Amino acid sequence: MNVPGREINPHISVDCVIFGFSTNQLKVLLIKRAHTGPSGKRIKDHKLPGDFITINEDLDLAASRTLEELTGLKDIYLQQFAFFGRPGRISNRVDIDWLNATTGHEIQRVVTAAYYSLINITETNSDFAIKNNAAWIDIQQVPDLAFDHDTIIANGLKHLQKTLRNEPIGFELLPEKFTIRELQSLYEVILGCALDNRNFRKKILKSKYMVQLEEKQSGVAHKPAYYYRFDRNIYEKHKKESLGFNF
Amino acid sequence: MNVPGREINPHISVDCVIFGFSTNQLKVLLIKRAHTGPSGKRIKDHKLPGDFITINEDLDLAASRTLEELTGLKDIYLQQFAFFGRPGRISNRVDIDWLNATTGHEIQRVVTAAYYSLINITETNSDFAIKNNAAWIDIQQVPDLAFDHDTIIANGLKHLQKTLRNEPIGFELLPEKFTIRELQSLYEVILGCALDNRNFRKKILKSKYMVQLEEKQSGVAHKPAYYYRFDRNIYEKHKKESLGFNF
DNA sequence: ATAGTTAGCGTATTTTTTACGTTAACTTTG
DNA sequence: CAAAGTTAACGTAAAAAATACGCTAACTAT
Repeated sequence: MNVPGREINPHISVDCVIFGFSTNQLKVLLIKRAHTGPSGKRIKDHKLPGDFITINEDLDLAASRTLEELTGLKDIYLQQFAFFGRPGRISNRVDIDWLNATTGHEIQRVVTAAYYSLINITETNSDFAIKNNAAWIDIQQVPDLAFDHDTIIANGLKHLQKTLRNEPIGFELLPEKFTIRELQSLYEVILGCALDNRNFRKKILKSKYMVQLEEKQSGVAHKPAYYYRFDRNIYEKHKKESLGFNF
Repeated sequence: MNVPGREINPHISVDCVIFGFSTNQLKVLLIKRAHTGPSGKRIKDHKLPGDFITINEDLDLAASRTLEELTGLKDIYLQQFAFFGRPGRISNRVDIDWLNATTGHEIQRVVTAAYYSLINITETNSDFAIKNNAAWIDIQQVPDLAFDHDTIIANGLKHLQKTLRNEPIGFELLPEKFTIRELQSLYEVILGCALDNRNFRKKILKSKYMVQLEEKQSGVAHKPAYYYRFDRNIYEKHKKESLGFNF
């Protein structure tokens, strides 16, 4: 922010709801905001990763830049899902002070483009995020956030749920190889309901894009499961536009 | 535009893809743009209805204002679906001249929030639109448009198609009372495929929210069809979150 | 009267979803 | 080292939904 030679457009920002899945929990990556306001009042809370766009920067690019600066990751699933532009969304004194201090501009109204991202948490990118003052927080335990970021997260989650029902995006949250049970848990956690493991398996394996690997789990206190990987090429080939409609 | 006392925010605009359905065709409402540039060059083309937001105006409000100014209609189905902010999207000399002339500002980069709207075309609102220099144009025959408005329409259509498969929004494009055949034609035109009339009828009537009226068609050269209406209350009561996922 | 058209009901078949039962293969516990 | 606990993986039967058609009814135009 306020990097010389990188002039910002103070009217438009991007915010990223970055989802991760770890220890059977859906998590979001939040930035810890610590700042002392002009009144001497100390702010210590969280906000979504985001930034003003720079002059001549594409919105999608600004979002993936934010993501990369925070996690070191490129080419990650990233989707715009809504924009937030309520005139009053930046009305809190604390938020205004913080913006003015961190950007060096007199910030007034800001319209933000919201993206959500799905990443597979690894030690590497997690360390990277922690160094950048960010933390993975359980979706169930998100504290009050700066600006209207609570609303943005809630909205992003809805979009994630909807997309998860209709497109194979769950894999983005898992490592390259994963078990069917892990995938099922991910669905259960995100959709917020229990699924029958036998029917889930049937349904997921009916699609051809789940490729069974030779490797099995080991060291688990039960019958070890085979690992699978998601084959995007097979998916792209077989996907058919369902002409049906459901409502 | 440039109305005194209504100061615009020259960085952010809204654009509306307004869909209508008439004579078995999906149509969009486009504004005829006629203007003589500083070079004396004459512009005569089309653009989407849209406007800069004013200072302190909510985006949704700006969109519904645009819609109302153009059609006289309030409380119409209106959904944000994407934003467009490519730095180069306003690069055409003609577009820049036109913006500067009509707004009285030196317009540079503009990020636009795109909405799509579904309206039931009537004589009243159609006349209203024509007086405002707008025209209903077949979606198949949309000419080259100003700015990146072609892209915005194409994108809006995709969103409409997707939503039409999953939510009962087709009714928004039809009058209060309509026949099942009209509804089917609407689906066929928007989704771009033929549907079996017997199965369509079965599927649509299985839902309880289609209320059959006593009135029939008259003056048609075939067995007259009953009129139906869509009951939103019944729909809201019966809708169930399908927990299934399809991909 | 007849031909042409869409409305509206029905039936048979296939596919998908749902609800469970059961054995297999591993670790942990006593 | 046997027994208990856990999840994997395969199956089956029934219900529900989607698909592919056949057919008669009711109107207008010729």
